[in-house]
Formats: sequence, C-alpha cells, structure tokens
Amino acid sequence: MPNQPLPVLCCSPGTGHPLSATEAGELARVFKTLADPVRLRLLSLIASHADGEACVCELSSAFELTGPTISHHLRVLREAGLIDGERRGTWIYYRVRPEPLAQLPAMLVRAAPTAVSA
Amino acid sequence: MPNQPLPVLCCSPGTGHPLSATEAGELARVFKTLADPVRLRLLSLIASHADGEACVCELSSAFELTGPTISHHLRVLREAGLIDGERRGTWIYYRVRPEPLAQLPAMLVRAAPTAVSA
DNA sequence: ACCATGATTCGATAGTGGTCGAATGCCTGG
DNA sequence: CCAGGCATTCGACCACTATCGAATCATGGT
Repeated sequence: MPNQPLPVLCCSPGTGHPLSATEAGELARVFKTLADPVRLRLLSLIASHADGEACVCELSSAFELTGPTISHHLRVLREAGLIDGERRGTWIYYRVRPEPLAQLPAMLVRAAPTAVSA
Repeated sequence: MPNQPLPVLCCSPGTGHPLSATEAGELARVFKTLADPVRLRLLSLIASHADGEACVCELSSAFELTGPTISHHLRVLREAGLIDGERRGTWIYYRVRPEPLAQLPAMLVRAAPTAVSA
C-alpha cells in the first residue's frame, strides 16, 4: 500500500477515530517526558554507552548542570518507565527500558508508508 | 537482523554518537509541541477529517475550551510547522503537514526491529 | 455603510517545571 | 564507628505556558 493520503497520527489502535481525551492525555505524558533536551541527551548517553548502562557520575560530567538537576531528570525518566536504576557499591547505574519508546512510533504514526522508511 | 540489543534513541543520523546538544534541542522542541493533550487531539481531529482539513469552528466545538485557547494551540502547531491554515470565506481551514511528523520516528528510534512493526 | 459572526490578538492570572543551594541518605574505607 | 564521596531529596526561585475575558480584525450579508 504505497500511497495512503493521510499519513499522520490520526487513529486509535485499530479504528479510524481521532484520539480520545484519555488517549491524548497518556500520549502527551510520554511526550512531555521527552520534551527536554537534557533528558533526551541523558537517554541517548545511556543507550549509546558500551554496556547499555552508565553511572550517574559519567552522565553528570557531560553537562554543565548541578547534581540535583541531573538527579531530577533521571527521576522523571525513571517514573515514566523509560530508564531503570541499580545501585552497585558506591555508584548507581542506569539503563534504558526499550519497550515504551519502541511502541511510541506505532502510537504516533498509523500509516506513514513513504517517509518513515529512512 | 532480528536481535540488536539496544533498540532505542541512541544515535545521530548515521553515526554511533549520542545526541549533540543542538540535536537534542531541536528534537525537544518538536516533542514540546506534541506534549499537550489538546494539541494532540487537534492534530488527530484534523487528520481524521474527511478531506484532511477542518475548520476552526468544528475543532472548537470538540472541546470545552474558549475560542482564544483553541486559537493559541493552533498557533503553536502552525509555528512548529505541523499544520497549515487557509482562509476560505468566513472560515479558516487547517490541514496537517505530514513531513515533520513522518520523520520523527526515524529520528527517535534508530533500530527497533522487534517491537515497532505492529 | 452597517451589523453579525468567525477567528485572532492582547493582557492578566494561575499552575507547572527546570534549576540551584543546602540538607539528608547511603555505601566504602580506614 | 567515623570520615568522605556519590546520589537523592527538600525548599525556594524564576521562566514559561495554558487558560480566560475583552478587544480587535476580517468577511459576508442586509
């Protein structure tokens, strides 16, 4: 199906309805979590790290921000279920939980046959 | 390639680097636009409309919000390049610009082979 | 020319969120 | 058990934004 006219964010899972208020609320909550450059960089830093995990000290040193601020952003990401923290001795290591992000595009774009592939 | 271990948001377009500060800033700007339930519903309402366009009066009547508030959200969407408005007589019709949303998933997920397909 | 209606703009207000400094928790090493 | 460092929590401050009412602009009909 190469040319469907309406590629964009139009439907709840199977149907052709627009988003309900509650669906929109949940989606917006995810986007709100991602709507901060520091959090995006934190996520990508963790994900691009060798073992898929990074300790807070490494993450902090990548920004010109205080510890509490980094901690705040990590907390937001953690409470959104996007990352997971584990203490090992002195340090705390974070790793990305792939599932919620992986299902995001599916929620967003229902049928974008042309432009997405790249 | 069925099982790559790190499916998520890790890389700038071709490389293995984490997001740069400016890349993260641009991405965050898009997410911020989408991080509101009203705007998400507006987008989906427009996209799911018969001709791919909807007039403000129809959109307004779908919410329990005042005219100025809807106008504000439409303006945010318009300035983000996600929709486009055109006046025809008394009414103003909005339609979705598919491109920016279509390229979003590609920016977000670099390789999420398993979970995305659905 | 005027009025009615659709939509935006303006100004003000309340709520939210990012940031910091200080204080607290938690673990390791002496 | 105490000292030191990593990380979080707490409290406060500032900026931004969602929302509204009132005013303004634009169009079409009378």
